[in-house]
Amino acid sequence: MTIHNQEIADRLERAADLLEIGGSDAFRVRAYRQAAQTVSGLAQSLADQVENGADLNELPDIGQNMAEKIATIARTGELPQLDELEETLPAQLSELMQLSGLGPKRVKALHQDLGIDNLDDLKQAVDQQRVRQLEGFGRKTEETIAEHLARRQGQETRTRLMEAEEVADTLARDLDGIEGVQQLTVAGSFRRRKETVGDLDILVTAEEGSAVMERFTGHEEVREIVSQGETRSTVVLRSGLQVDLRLMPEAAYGAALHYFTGSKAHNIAVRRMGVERGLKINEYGVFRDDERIAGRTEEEVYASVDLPYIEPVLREHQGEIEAAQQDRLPQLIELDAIRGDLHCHTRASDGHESPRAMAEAGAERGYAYLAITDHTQNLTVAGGLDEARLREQIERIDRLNDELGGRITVLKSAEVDILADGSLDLPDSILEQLDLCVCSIHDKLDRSREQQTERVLRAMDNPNFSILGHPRGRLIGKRDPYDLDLERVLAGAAERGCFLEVNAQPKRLDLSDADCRLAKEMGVKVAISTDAHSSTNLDYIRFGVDQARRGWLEADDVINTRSLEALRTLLKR
DNA sequence: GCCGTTTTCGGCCCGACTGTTTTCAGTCG
Repeated sequence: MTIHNQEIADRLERAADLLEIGGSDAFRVRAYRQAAQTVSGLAQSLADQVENGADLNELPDIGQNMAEKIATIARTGELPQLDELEETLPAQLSELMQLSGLGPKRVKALHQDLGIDNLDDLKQAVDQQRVRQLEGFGRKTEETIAEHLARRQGQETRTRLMEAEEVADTLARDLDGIEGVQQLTVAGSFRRRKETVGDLDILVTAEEGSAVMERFTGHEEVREIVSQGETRSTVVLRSGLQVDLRLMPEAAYGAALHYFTGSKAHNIAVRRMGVERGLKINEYGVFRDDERIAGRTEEEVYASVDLPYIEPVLREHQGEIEAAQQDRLPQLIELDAIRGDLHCHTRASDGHESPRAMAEAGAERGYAYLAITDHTQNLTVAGGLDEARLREQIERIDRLNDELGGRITVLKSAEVDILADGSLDLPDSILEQLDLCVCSIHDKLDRSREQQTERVLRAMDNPNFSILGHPRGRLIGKRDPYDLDLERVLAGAAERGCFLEVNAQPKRLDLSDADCRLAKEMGVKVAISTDAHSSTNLDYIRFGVDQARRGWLEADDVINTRSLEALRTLLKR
């Protein structure tokens, strides 16, 4: 059985929790957490790497000891140190740590003094008002625990970026209108454009802050005020999304922006560099002794530790600091580099508009080309095209191109189903008349890793195969990716001259950021496409570009930054 | 547990807010 990276990360995280509850050295605990984060951010299978004798010690902040622990988990699924910990402390104490307001000290007290081993025990103790009797706890703390216990019932805590963006835009507009507000930025993982965000961090500079704070905590969307201070308040919106507002002096804007954009691991690394240079870096600036020497802009903060500016999308402590030091940060792809969209649907299958409407919308966005990729016959629920209907579609697009007079070129294409045996669901005789084929898996998602990988590789053997659509098949927060050996798929794509898609649908974002990085490392270019089902969906492209940027991709790594001629050349296999 | 232009030992990011306290510990980001 192959151990997945996430399973390795989970074990390290659990070990960190139990070590912390047991009162272990805080820096050792941090090392485990940092390792867990690094591991979960990798697209390559660590189990495979370990098998191939890779040196995990080369990963950032993973030393010899941690590398051995990871290798042990990867090989055996077990971590002896974790087993030992679980002999002295119940494993489920780790779950208590997830509860907001409960940290290691309180969990330890709950366990030692009240014999609480798990969430059920805790619920019972809260109901019997036994928690408030503990030293250091009180009525209020017990009530907070009760609330969080009630709320966590089946609730997914992370919000997809697009939904977060709607909320952020509304709040930002309302707060930005207040007199005296100078600058307002939504920072945090939102600014780093993570595919999901846990909360929103809004950073404001203003001459007079109290009006902003009042407007914020009194906003009609607010369900609950978690905390409220002069410079920082936290609320929960009716949607369940938590929002923090921080008020900062103008002169500290850059330092605050850096601080609140995170990631935490990135910040710690930067501050550590500050310490090495005798500097103290916090949200108010960069200080030597008590003198502020920088902080108005983020550039100043980075410059104080001899680094160039690092884009927010890269600040995940996944090697960006080392890259910056060595002057090899990527020139990240920009939205305006996109010359066309290579995946969209029309009324011919499950889209909502005509090919013409989609083409016009593409032209309005300045695109040189747009591929119409309606579903094919295997996907009956979407009204997939059979051979005859695809032939009609081809003729329709030929006529449409004549009518458009070169304002935009509509590419003849289809989103072709990859059948379980790896064959495509329309004959080559029709597929070879298309400009390109986006090929996707839509059924039999539960096949084994070996079967699914073979299925894709066999499909790529077909010379008409151009781009693997939504390669992982995941739906964020709803459906796990199907089991696929992405490294083998990428190697296969590299050999055969195929491409992988970065599907820009906010619910998909598939490839992921880590997958993009792996694709680049393995020399496979991607297409960033929206999978639009209506003309407005074409705007989703920005989510795809953000994901690609998080994956360190440059314009050259993305085929639809090419001119039509250059694209046609790339598509020839 | 990690790491090295001060170091192979001895450091390790830093401040705000809350609740339970009578000056601070715990938690969070």
